[in-house]
Amino acid sequence: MAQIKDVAKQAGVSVASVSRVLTGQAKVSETTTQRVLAAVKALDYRPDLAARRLRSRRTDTIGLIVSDIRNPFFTEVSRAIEDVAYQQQWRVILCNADENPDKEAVYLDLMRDENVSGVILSPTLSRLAGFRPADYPFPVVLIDRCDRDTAADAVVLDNLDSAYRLTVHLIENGYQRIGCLYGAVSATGRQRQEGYAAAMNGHGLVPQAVAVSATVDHARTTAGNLLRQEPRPQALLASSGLILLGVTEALRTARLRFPEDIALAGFDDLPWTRLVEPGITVIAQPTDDLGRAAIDLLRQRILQPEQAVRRVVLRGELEVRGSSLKMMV
Amino acid sequence: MAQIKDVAKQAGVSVASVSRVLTGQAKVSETTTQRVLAAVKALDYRPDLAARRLRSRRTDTIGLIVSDIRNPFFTEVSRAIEDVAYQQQWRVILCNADENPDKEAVYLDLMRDENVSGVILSPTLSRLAGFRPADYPFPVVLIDRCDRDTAADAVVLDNLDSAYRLTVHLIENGYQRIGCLYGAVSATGRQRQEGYAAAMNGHGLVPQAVAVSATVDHARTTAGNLLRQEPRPQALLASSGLILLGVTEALRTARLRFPEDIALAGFDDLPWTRLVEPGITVIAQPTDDLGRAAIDLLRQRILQPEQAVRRVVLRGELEVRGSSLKMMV
DNA sequence: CTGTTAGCGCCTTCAC
DNA sequence: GTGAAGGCGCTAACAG
Repeated sequence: MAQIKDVAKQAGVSVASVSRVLTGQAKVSETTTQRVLAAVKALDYRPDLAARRLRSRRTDTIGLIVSDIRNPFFTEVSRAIEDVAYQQQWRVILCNADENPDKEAVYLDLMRDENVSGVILSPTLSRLAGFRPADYPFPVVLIDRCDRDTAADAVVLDNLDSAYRLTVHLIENGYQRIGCLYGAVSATGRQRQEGYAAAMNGHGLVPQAVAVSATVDHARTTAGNLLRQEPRPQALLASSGLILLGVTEALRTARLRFPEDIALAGFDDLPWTRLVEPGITVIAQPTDDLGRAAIDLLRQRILQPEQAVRRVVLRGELEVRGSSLKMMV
Repeated sequence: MAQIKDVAKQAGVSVASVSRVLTGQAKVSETTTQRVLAAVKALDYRPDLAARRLRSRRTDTIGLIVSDIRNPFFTEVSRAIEDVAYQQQWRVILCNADENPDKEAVYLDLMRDENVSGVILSPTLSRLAGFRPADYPFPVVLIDRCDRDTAADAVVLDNLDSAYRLTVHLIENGYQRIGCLYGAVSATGRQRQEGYAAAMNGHGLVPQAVAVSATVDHARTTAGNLLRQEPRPQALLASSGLILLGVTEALRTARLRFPEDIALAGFDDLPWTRLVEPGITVIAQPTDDLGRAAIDLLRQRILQPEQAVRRVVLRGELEVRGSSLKMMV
C-alpha cells in the first residue's frame, strides 16, 4: 500500500505538498499539482482515512438515526439523505433506534465516539422533551419530529395543517362521526391528532381520537375494537402509513368496504394505498425534499455553528382517492 | 476531552495497562482493572476511535451495499444485519447502489478507503459475472444474488426451487397459460425464471417469460401489454415484490379481478399482499435469517480468511392466499 | 502482570 | 509556494 511519502518521492516533492494538493487546503503551483496527481495515479495512492482523521480531527461523517427503518417513510428519507451526503463526500452511519429511547441513547453515544461532523435525528418522544442542541457534542438536525417550542434546527411536515385539511376533506364529503387513530409515541402523531381535533371542533363535531403505539399490530386490534362500537364511526383517519395499514387490515377482517361502509384516510402515499380498491385518500409527504433540506441545514450549521436556529416546514399534499368519496345519504 | 494518559495518571498505572483493560487483549490483574475502570468512569473517558484505528489497523466496521434500499426486502435484510452488527460492536456503513454498477463500484472503492473489516454485498449482474473474492482487499459475503458457480461466501434463497414450487402450485390449481415477469437485472430474477420454466416444461406447458427492469413502473406497463394479448394468460407470476406490485396495479387498471379473471402469485411476503382482496399467494423470504447468516459468514471469514467458501441456501415458504385459488372450469 | 517506548500515516505549523 | 519536523491519541512490542 503506497503511502504519502512514496507519492512525494515519486513526484519529487515533499510530503507537505502532496498533502496540500490532496486536501486542497493551501495554494500549490500548477506544476507541482500536476506532478503530484500523476504520482498518485501511478501508485494508485489512497490516503489512509484513519490517519487523516486522527491528525485533522475531522471525520466528514454524519450520523443518521431514524426511529424505525421499516417504516417506508424513513426508508425514503434515508435514501435521499444518503444520496446527497455521498455526493458531497460525506460518509453516513445509519442507525435504527426502533422507537426505543435506550437504543437511541446508545447510538447517540456512538456518534460521539465516532466524532461525527453532525447528526440527523428523528427523536423519540422522551428525547424531544426539553431537547437542546447544546447538550450534544455535535450539530444536530431533527427530522419528522419537533415540538412547537423546540429550539433546534428541524425539517418537518406541516402536521397540524395537513391533518386539519385531511379532516375537513372528510367532513366536507358528509362524514361526521370521524374516528382518529394516532401514534402516541411520536410528536408527529400527536400534532396530527391536534389538527384532526381542531377541524372536528371547528365544525361542531366531537373528536374521538385513540392513541396507538405506531405498530401495525396494535393499530389493527385497536381499530378492530373501534369498529365494534355502537354507533360505528362513519370514517377513520390514521396518522401514519403504518397505522393506516393496520386500520385497513382491520376493515378487511371486519368485512367492511370503503367508502360504502366506512370512509378512510391517512398519511403517507405508499404504493399499496392506490392498490387497495378504490384507493385510499392520503397526505403525501415530500420525503426527498425532507432529506435534502435536512442535509442542507446540517451543512450550514457545521459551517456556521452560531447561526440562528432554523426550521423548515414542508407542506403535505392531499391525494384524494376513492376511500373518502362523498357519503351516500 | 480526557485522554488515555489522564486515565493512567488518575488510576496510578501506565497507559499500557489502561489500553489493555479497555481492549481486553491481555491479562490484567483484578485490582488494576478496577482502578482503571473507576478512572475511566470518573473522567468519562472515551477512546479516540481514529487513533485506535490508525494504530491497530482495524476498524471493526463493515460495509453493507444493497442494490435498492427502497425494495422492502433489502430494508428488512439491512435491519437484521445492522441489529446483529451493532450488538457485536461493529459499525455499519450502509450504501445504496440503486442497481447502478457505477455507483456500486464507487462504494466498493469507498469501502477500501475506509479499510473496512468486511463487506456484505448484493451485487449487480455485471459485477457478479466472474466475481472473485480475491479481487477485493477485504472479505466479501454476497447476499440475495449468486450464480451457481460463484466461488464466494453467499446467503441466498433457493430461488429456482421456490419458483418451481410456486409454479407447480398454480398448475395444480388448474392454470395452464401462466405468464412470468422476471427481473432481468439480477441473477435472482433469472434463477426464478428458470424455476418457473422448469416447472412449465416439466408439465408439458409452454413457458412465457418476459424480462422487466425490476421497477414498479416498468412491470406495470409490461404486464399491461401482456394482458392485452389473445388469448390472455390464465395466471401471472412475478419474480419479486416490486414487480408483483406493478403487475397488481396493471390488473387493477385493466379491471381484472383475481382469481376469477386471472390468477396471481409472486415473491416477498409484504404486508400489502394480504391486504389486496382476496390476498396474494407469495413465497415468503426469511429476511431475518438471511441477515443473520450473512453476518455470521462474514465474521467467520474475517477470523479464518483461508477457510473453504461456504454458501447458505434458505428455503422460501409458500404462503397460499386467495389469488391462486383453484381455477373455475 | 506491568511500564516504557516507538511508531501507525497523515496534516500543519513554522521557517524559508 | 515549498520543505522539515512535530505531533494527533492510541496500541503493541519489548523489557522487566
